[in-house]
Amino acid sequence: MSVGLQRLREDAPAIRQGAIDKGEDPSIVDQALAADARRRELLAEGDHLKAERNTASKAIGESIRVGADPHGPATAALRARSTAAGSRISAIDTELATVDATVEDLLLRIPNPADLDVPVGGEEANVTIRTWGEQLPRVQPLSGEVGADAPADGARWERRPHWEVGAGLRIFELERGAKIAGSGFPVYRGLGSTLQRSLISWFLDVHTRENGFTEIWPPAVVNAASARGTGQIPDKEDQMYVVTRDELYLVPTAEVPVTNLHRDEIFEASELPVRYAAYSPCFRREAGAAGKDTRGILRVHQFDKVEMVLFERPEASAQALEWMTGRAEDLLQRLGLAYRVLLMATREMGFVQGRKYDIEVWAPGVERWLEVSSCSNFRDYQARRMAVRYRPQPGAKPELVHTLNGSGLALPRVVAAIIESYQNPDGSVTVPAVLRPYLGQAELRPPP
RNA sequence: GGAGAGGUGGCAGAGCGGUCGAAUGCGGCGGUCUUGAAAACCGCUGAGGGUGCAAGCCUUCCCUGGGUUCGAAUCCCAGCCUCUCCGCCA
Repeated sequence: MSVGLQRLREDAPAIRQGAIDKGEDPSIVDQALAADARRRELLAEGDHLKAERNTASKAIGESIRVGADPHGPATAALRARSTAAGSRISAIDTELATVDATVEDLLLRIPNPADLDVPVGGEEANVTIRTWGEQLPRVQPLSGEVGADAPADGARWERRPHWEVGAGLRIFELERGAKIAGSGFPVYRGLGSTLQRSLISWFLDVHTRENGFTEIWPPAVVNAASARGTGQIPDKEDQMYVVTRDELYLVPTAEVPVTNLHRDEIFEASELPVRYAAYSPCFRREAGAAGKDTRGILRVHQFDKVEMVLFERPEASAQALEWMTGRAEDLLQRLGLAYRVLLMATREMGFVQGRKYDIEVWAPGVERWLEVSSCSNFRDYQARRMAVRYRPQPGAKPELVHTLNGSGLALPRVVAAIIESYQNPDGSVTVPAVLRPYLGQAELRPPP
């Protein structure tokens, strides 16, 4: 924890500016500095008294060893000294405990400053880094190639939003999901369900067989320490479902359990990078988003996602972020879905990220870009909270690792984009070639 | 859920309430020897914090949190976790 304090002491102005850029309260930095100063005062005084108590107690032990009466007058003065120190120590320790808690609490409320080249601002400041693929139109000629001139008869067809196509195919049961759990808890039926499995399997297969990831199947709940480690607490606490009876949190992403796998551990440099790919269901309350994206499966309380998690050497983390983002893009390219990559501006990137790319896929039925992946470099911020370190050289002092993660990919919006991009005028949906072996079908057809 | 055992350094495994941060073994690092390697032998080898230019000094940590005591890895209480047996169960 105090490695964070060291940086705070040395680099307070930059951290204060980082908080301002992210739209957070910079005065927390000064409060933390002040609390830290008090903490060090108490620490110095307490250590001094403890040294005194230790020497007195040791002297008692020594005199007993040479024959003194443990409760006799020979040791009485020493005992008195030790007792006096002891009572002052407990007073100091009591205050220290509260100051420590204050410092820790304040530290948790200071955001990770963004990289220097990240644009400052909100959504309007995001930068589109690159785009890939053909942005399909919603309306196109009934015959002929996409983008071709309209045929003479003027016949056209319109792509429909995924919820309409899905209803026709009977692959979603959104109303029944609302009945049995609540709105935002979709049910997938038939090949819709198979499609979920297929995507999960294919994503994981690519990551493990081609990209060098180790597959992890994590718990769907975590304890408070884990939620704190990755920064869900206190920053995003109200976005999580909580099992109060057992003090457990339903995971909002596999990032939380998987990154916490190595909490309080020390890697050898030769072990890095560690690359994990993990499927998990994801639970999000979406508090504050009520009324937004209520149709279809664009914003739901439970969804499925394959997440990539990396532990890297600090000097390698920037390159690793580019690589990992590329792995997510590769999946979309092989699915044949158009997408764009955005470098997110400071107020768009959240508390713990140092740099974040969002990948948005084009959904022609709703005519929107949908976020299907978010790839971030947390630098040493999460590592500090979780005490994940590595030895740069064998036998060297441990230093904080860098952690990164990115979706690879989130299912529901990918499903929506597939359905809207691959739908045919007759209501069927062509299955992207890479998924056919998994799905056992070349197309999804409405039941007769 | 019931009964019992246990949680000590990277691992294994000791540790009468007082030089115990902790024996010993393994592992790791360095060295001697060797053409090289192995073996053998010698030495070193936990983490956090405070202070200091530094060497160093001080302090905390033997699952977690309380308590007893001049002094706790060692005693007491609570919790968590692991293992064994029984019950239940996908």
